[in-house]
Amino acid sequence: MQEKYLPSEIEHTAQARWTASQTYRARDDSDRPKYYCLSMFPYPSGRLHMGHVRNYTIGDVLARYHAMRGYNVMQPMGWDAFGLPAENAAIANNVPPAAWTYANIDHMRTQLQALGFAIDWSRELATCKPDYYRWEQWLFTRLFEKGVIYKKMATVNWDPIDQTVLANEQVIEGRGWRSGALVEKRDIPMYFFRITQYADELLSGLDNLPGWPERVKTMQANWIGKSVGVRLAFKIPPAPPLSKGGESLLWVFTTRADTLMGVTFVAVAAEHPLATRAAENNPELAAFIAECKQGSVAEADMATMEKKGMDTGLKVSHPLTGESIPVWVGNYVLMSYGEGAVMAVPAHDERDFGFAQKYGLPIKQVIGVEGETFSLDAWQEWYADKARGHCVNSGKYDGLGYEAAVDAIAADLAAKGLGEKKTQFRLRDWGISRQRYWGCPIPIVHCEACGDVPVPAGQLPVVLPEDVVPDGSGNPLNKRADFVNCVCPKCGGAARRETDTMDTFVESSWYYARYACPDFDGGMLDARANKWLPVDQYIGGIEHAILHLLYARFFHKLMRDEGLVSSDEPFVNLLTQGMVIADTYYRESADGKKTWFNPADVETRDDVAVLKADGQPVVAGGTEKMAKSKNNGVDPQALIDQYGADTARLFTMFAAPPEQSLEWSDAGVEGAHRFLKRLWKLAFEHVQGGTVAAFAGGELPDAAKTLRRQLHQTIHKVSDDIERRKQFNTAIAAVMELMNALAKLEGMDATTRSVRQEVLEAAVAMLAPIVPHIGEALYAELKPDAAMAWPAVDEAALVQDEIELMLQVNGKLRGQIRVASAATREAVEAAALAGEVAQKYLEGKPPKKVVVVPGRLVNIVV
RNA sequence: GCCGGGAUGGCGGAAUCGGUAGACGCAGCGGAUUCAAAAUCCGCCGCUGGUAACAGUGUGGGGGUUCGAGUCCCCCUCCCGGCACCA
Repeated sequence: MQEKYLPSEIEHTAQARWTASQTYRARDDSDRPKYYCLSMFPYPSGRLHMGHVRNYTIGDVLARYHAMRGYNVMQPMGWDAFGLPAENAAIANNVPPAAWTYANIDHMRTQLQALGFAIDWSRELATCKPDYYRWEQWLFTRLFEKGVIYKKMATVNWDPIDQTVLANEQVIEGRGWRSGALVEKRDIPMYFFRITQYADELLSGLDNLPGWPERVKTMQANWIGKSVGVRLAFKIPPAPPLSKGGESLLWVFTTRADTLMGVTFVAVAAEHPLATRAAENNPELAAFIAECKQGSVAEADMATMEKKGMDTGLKVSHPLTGESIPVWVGNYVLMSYGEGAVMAVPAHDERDFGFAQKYGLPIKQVIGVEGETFSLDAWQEWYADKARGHCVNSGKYDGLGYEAAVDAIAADLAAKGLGEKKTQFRLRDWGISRQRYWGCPIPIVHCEACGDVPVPAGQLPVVLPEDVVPDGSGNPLNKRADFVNCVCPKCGGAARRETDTMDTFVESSWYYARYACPDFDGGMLDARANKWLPVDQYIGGIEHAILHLLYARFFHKLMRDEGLVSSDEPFVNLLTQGMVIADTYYRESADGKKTWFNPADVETRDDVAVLKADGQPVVAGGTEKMAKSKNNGVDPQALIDQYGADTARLFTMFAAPPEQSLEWSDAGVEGAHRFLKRLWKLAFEHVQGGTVAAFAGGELPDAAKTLRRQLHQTIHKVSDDIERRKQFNTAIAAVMELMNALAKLEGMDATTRSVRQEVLEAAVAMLAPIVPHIGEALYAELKPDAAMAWPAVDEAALVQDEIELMLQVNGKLRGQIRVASAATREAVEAAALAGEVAQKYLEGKPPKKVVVVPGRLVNIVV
């Protein structure tokens, strides 16, 4: 055995052996129980970052642990290969996104392999390959024909200078990131998945996911946002027909129909037909509407901007009282939400209250709470209190509580044909059209005669040309005659191919299923999908808690309803790893553009952060998720090069529990490496004396017996930490403690050496899922030619004759007592009261109360 | 703004079911080894007072429940994630 721990040598040897013997190939035909362990696939951005290392190490620990436990494990890997960054790189470097993406995949695959993950590489897939997206297009056409996909207008960010649609990320403080132009809202036709049709099932299905974190389920439930309210209409007085269908009704939705008698105005979106009509003869209003159309469509921007409005001069009549109500245009009302109009009750809605105060609109109290006095001066929380409030100033509804009032008002509205109760979801249909090149083409042909025609299955895939270099001004596919010009599949006439591509969330919504049968060319999925699905353990960043995970759950149900899978949910257990975060640093140029610097290139001199290259100060931008956009990613490659993959893996697992965010710091890596060297040395010294059979029973000296007890406690703890708690930092700490204790065990007699053998074998096996290379190398030295199995707990080794209990007086720690581990509650109490400490505090008086917590403590209340 | 999460020594973190706060590691300090250094090994290490035994105090801030609160409840502050076209 080598005396020195040489990571690169043992890592290369181990990896070569795994590749040669296809150790991690998942067997489709095995009769062992399956364990499908999946980590969210990476976007091939160029290089691995620490978040990847963390994510894939967590998955690998669980995969390897279950393999040691006898499961038939599948751990696949692939590439979420379409996306915006490839286009940005293309613009910057004049390379086609395809070439850039494939080069990144090759590099990152090499990096993943150097980390020694137990991945079945035979199942690798990339979403930008036609043999993958072909089936996505096929499903699209199926769903289009079923009406699950439909087309409607939707609002996007429009850059008037670059003449292109912008992603929310590309809008910086209301301006286009490249042009600096004020962004405008523009309505364009898009395809939508009718996800709202599945809203109820997506909500109720959360109850069948005990293996998901509560916080994720709560976030999804709130996102879906089921609420029961009332849809009601205000009458638009006779005039040219205005609203949809010429009904002359202005519809709104409210969850607070009980406040209907307090409506003092109605607010509509800038794009609403009523607003458009009112602006025809009102240049001031037209200017305001134009102003409302500026700015991004992001909800966070909408919610935080200053609420502005303008009177249209139009009036509608209240559905119950007939009272004349003014119509305003509000910049906070979105056309694409609900009806594009809201009723305003300033007295009982905080946003309406502020708006009414600002514009001097009437505020009419219609809800009261016992003992509270309404005042127009300032908003108070109770104004909106559904639980305590009851109707006032509301005529026949006075005195009714929330539910009774809503019921009564809904019934009266229904009688007039002006409203009904309605279940509403916050969730909106999923718009998937992207006016971008590097994505999966939407398989639709536009024919003058036949309309939108889905591409027939036999003509799929619609292949995306890979030799395109975008220039930042619109979708380059529009300029490709060979792509655009086509023949209508229905009538054979000349037609135009859709050039929009799909949201990349579509690819990542079903890849987990395709891993079961990546080579199947007869359809989207084959029977192997039901062998492997659902995924037993899914691991990924908490930032995906809502969108990706909700879309994947939705897709699973779509595939189920197509007969492709038989389960209802895709992921049985979910682990959401926390962010890897790091400091950010930037400099701002005169035109307000920020340049971000990597923390590795920044140092602190006299408490000032400066760039190493020029010694000039940089601005600290706070600690944020490692991201390309902030250039604060730490490159794990340097870590691997210097210390080896095992150290990188050990450190990321040891530094923080998986679900918490991990603040990066270079310190600490050294400690992880030191531990591996120490482990190697302990094994080396033992092996030098000749290997022996592990302890198999018999009498032991006290020190060895204590160590054996600690060993079996550790096996119990580590198994529980990995399998149930999924908290690896404490598992590692427990093995470190065990190794510290082992180093202190003296004696070279055969019995002691057999205990040492037992401890080393078990410790190496327990660490192997985390540090597989050194694990394999050491196990081969300790127990040549033996297969490594997960160690079993010897219950007999855990038995203790005497235990120590904490002694408290009035809840404060005052000492300890030793009692037989079998001692009864009475015996423990007696022993505690007899002790010196108790006598001192009791001063001869009897105790008020004695609390005995078995195995833990005794508390004497005096 | 809304939804979700977090805050514990100089630092990362531990305390799993309300029961010894600070495991394990980093940094630091002292010692051994060495010609010297690196590496390694041993020891100390929340704060205040005390030579010490020990006492007091301490888990972002304020209040509460309890024999006992880092953990439960109420209020607040700050930080992080998401907000539908970043992935």
